[in-house]
Amino acid sequence: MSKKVRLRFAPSPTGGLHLGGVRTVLYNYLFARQHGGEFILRIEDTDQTRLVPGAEEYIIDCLKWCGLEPDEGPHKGGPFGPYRQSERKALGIYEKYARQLVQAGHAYFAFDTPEEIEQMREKFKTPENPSPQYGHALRHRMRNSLHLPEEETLRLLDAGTPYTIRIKVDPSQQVSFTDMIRGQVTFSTDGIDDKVLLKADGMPTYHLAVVVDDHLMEISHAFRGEEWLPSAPVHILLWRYLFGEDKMPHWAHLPLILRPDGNGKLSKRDGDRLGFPVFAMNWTDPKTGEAATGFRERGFLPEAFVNLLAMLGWNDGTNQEIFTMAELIQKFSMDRVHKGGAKFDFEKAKWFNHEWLKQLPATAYSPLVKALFDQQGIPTEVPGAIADEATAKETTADEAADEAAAESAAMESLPIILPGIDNIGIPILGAVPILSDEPAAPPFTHFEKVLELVKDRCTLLPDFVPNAGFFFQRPASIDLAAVQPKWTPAKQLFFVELIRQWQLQPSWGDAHTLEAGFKEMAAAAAIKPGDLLLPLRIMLVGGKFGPHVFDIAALLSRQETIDRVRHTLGLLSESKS
RNA sequence: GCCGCGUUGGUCAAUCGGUUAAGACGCCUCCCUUUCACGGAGGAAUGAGGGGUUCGACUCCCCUACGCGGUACCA
Repeated sequence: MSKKVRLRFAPSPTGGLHLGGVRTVLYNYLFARQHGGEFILRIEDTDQTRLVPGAEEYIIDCLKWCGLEPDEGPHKGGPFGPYRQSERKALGIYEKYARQLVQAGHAYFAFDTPEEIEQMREKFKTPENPSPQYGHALRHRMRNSLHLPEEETLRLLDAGTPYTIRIKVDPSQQVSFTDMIRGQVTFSTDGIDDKVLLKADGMPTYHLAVVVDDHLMEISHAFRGEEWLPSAPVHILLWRYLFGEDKMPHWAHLPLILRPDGNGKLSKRDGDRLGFPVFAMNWTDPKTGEAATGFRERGFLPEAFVNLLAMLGWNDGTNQEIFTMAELIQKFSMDRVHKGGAKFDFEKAKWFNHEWLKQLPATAYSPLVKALFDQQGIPTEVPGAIADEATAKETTADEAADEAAAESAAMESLPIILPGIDNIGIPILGAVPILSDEPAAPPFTHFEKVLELVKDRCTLLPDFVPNAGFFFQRPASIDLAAVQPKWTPAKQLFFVELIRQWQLQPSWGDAHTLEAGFKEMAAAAAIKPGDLLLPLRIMLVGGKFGPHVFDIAALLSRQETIDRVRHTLGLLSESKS
């Protein structure tokens, strides 16, 4: 009788959490939140043979990463626990209802062994009916309490003969319900078999468990994948016999997520074959040792992952494609969910991440990028910054030092970043709304300023390594071939003079100042700035890529910039002779 | 085989009987940029087929085709 909106996600802990699974969670979650309801995690571990250790924790971790945290669940508890069906079975919950059904004549004991059932299928198989069902047409030929003499049933039961309890489905009836996405769906009971409700090991099958638990947990809406549609009539019958059809939750069967090429449900295999993740997070099967990469490890932001999943089968009717979780909660609606499945497009998925990377301030993901850098052994502090900012006086002394020494000294002298010096270059970052009504964003660290500068050209998190790595580590190789052909003594001289100028100026300027000074000098030397810009870029980053060259120099620090120019100048004169 | 669900460009998709059938991704061209991106402007590309209903169908109905899902003591 509860009017409270309550939804559940009910996975079985058998492996990695699939894209489609996360989307099912998402739609459940959005609907629950939008209606001020609750979202429940229930673990359907009724098949003991398929249990995979660690899978439950993994699922919970995935939900957490996605920001789709349940209000109740095995890890959190709640007033409707336990939330694991194996534990509920131990309480005798399912058996009670199964027996109630037998009492009422809606179910019966079946003593057939799996082998006997197999024989039956073999025996009655015809080209027209390749898989005969255990149902109204055939059950009279089987060993069950419907057709065995009562004393024989009692004897078997008494002797402890293994049995299952099956639902008795009467033929020639119409069963229909209203699906929130598809409208009215009708089935005839003729094609429905007598599904097993309680297995020989005492565990319920999904069919019994889902109905009983949805009732006991007062679930108001049940969203699940389309693959469940064919078993809906069994569930409806169970509701009718057990709790009343009018108490049934509102159902919705979500369209499938299809593989990008050809047709069919997206599987982990497709991901491996086509080179993209299918699971939310890394998953290694403890039995086979088989590993699969997840969206998280591939470098997706959870915001982007959720966003792209939301759009795979739903839209708000406008052209908006980028949604925050708050917007999704506000705007999501089941009547705009599609009926048809959607092919997964990894290119579009990457686009979503790119958009999020660009729109979010680097502070939102800099720890993730830093972890990536740490992993690669790339420092995340700027070489030479302290020496440079401290004073300009020692610059000439440094000239004597050879490259290697200068480099390692610079690295070592920088154990920490001084917060004070980080605010200096901020005007470059036009994208940051420094003046707004919102509480002031914390100032960017030097590392974050670098990320802000390069994020436009990063699609996935690991892209920051090649795009920002050179700020902290000298280029492993210098593309000399790009400058050598047009290299002249005049240019050599220019750069020598440039270094001198830089050393002389009282402080290291921002990008604009540096550019102005550079152009002035170029004019004085009568060289087109364009002929000098590329060489400077190569000197600083090693190749023909990266943000504006003076933005790089400004963030690189004076000392490091000079060292890099000098280093390449050396290489150039070496190879000249 | 049977049952159910589905079908608008290569992909995601808008349209809820009347539009030159939006928009996005990807692709191509150009502009911006003394690199690479970002950004901007264009371009190619779509209603599975056949019948109806209607003054008028992408839209409603039927048939066919195709695809998918199910047809387990798996979920």
